[in-house]
Amino acid sequence: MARRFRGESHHKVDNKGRVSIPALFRRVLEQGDPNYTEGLNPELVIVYGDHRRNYLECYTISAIEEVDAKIDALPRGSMERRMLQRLFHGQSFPTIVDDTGRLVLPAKLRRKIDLDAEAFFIAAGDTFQIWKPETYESEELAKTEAWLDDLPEDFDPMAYLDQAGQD
Amino acid sequence: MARRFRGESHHKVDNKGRVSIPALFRRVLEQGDPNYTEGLNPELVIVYGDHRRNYLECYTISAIEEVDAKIDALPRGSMERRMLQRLFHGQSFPTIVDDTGRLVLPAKLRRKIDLDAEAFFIAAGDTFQIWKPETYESEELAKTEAWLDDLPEDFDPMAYLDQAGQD
DNA sequence: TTGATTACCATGAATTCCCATGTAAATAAT
DNA sequence: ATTATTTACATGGGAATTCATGGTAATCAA
Repeated sequence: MARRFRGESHHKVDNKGRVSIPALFRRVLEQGDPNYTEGLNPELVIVYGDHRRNYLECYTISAIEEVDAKIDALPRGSMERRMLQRLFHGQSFPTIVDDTGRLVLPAKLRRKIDLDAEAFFIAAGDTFQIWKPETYESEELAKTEAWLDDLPEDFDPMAYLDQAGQD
Repeated sequence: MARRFRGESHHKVDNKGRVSIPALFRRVLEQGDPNYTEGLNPELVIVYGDHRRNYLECYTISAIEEVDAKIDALPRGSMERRMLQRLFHGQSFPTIVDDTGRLVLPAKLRRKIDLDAEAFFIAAGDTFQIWKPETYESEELAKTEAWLDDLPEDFDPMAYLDQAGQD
């Protein structure tokens, strides 16, 4: 497993769509790009998905190559393969970090997640996500709050950690 | 099982957020970092969690890798996985011990637990925690006091030792 | 030819790096 | 043992660097 993204933060988005990538995330992007060398800027792939997805998911080059390899392994002509190709090949946008550590999000992508002056970055596994802050709070946080409310009062979600592979 | 943290102590926090790590904890961090070698400085991950948590929990690299592996084993898209990813990947901060044995806590983390000039470190199994001393005293100690008060006068907490794995 | 995209330059704030010092703990020397 | 010497620790200060952000000029596309 390559180095993981970790952390979360808010960044300004200017009217050209420029937004700083959290510095720690940049380090991971650099390490995850086989073509990266000191002085250059790392590439990455932004997967935006269909209308149901309201955030952008960013992959390092090596992470997206792993995904591509898995897709290639699926039977040609299968529905699964076509669906994944549409998502990862069609509904995605390859780009590069600029000299000042920023990403330029084209208007199309910003509109898709209704992004305006501020973006929320959060690490998730071997990718990171970009959200409109309000969406993140109202949808993502609210969703898990509601879910937690259904659990016994004294239940510790950490218990799930030790459940892995047991059921 | 890797080496465990043991002990508790108080340390000054300067206005840059620098705070010495108890020397004994440093030894454990070193042993828990697969990339550590004599002369280098060990890495670690600070998990700060959501608003409900008022202390910082520090993981060695190998401890956090164990957690990551467990998260990876949970089904993609499950609520459990998302929650744990948010906590351990999003609400966390990867860092490194500096040359003088200190940690630099960014303003964001200090604000989160309302830390000012002094920090309280306490071992907790394979992690250690950083508290604002006042918080620790009023919340954590009070909590366990109250809990002990509910037990019979002559109850020996050691009894719990032999209970493990029986229920 | 005009709206959009890209390349360059600028700046304050935050963060990192490097060096310094007093003190306690460990070790060596007499 | 007792003192001298070294080493490890906790803490502080300033310089140098990185970050996040904004602006303007040059390029591009249709």
